[in-house]
Amino acid sequence: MVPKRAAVLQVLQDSEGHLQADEIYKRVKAYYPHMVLATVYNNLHALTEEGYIKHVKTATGADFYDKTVTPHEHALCTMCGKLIDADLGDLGDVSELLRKNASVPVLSYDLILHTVCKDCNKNKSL
Amino acid sequence: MVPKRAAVLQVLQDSEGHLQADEIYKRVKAYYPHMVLATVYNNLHALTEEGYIKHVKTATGADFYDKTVTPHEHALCTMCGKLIDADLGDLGDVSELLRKNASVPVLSYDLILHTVCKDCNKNKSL
DNA sequence: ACTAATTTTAGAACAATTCTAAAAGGAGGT
DNA sequence: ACCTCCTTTTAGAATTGTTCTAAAATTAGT
Repeated sequence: MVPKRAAVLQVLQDSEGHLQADEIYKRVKAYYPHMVLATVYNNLHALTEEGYIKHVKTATGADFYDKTVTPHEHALCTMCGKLIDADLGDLGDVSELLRKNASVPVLSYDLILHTVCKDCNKNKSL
Repeated sequence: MVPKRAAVLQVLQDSEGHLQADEIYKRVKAYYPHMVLATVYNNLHALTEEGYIKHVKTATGADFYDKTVTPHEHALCTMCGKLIDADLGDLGDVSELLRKNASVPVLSYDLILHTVCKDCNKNKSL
């Protein structure tokens, strides 16, 4: 793996888990101060292709990159905009659930919950 | 209701059900040839606020406006890009289902299935 | 008709991502 | 070391759908 690609991956893996391209860009500059945003995008695409990370698109246009590639759901905090992992517990394999019940063939799906994260909930009263 | 707003609503109600802003713009020009795209957006926002129509955002950036405001799910055809209604049958009220099972409080959710619509499926072999 | 609020227009601005073409870098073979 | 090929990086422009702005026009209420 080429060093700048490794740095992009490293930044994401050292993070809380979900970052947007511009945040990755900011952080990766600690290692490569002259790196350009397009390079971050190039590498995010490459890493996604290669299966190292996952690209999570949201309807608000904020795209995140996820260090966890195993299937799981996400929630977007309506207050701070952070993307967090969400577990659907007893619902099990959502993909299978949708495939079995939908009136159309389901190739894949995009699901994003909207929530208020713990931190924002705590600070609500402030 | 002001006439241009009514025309925007009419175009959507006379349609297949889900249109993007630029398509509404094209069609509404039959009634008001000088109307400007910003006016279409203004009215789509107003009509959404007033509850006449529903704004459906997708992760691909293609935003649709839906003439049906009662809750239901959607699927995006990966071949032609059309948005179609999807029924989840036995799953019942998805909103309730998610609220009950999710590890985080669910204010709302965005769900879009990816499918191949009937027309595209038919034409696949061509 | 008068006034205030809303709507429309034209066109600029925006923001995140993608594209382009050229330069740089790296790996393998000789 | 040197070529050659392929990949990566850069800088900056382009794209795209949507939103913003300020001025003009329209509408509604009194």
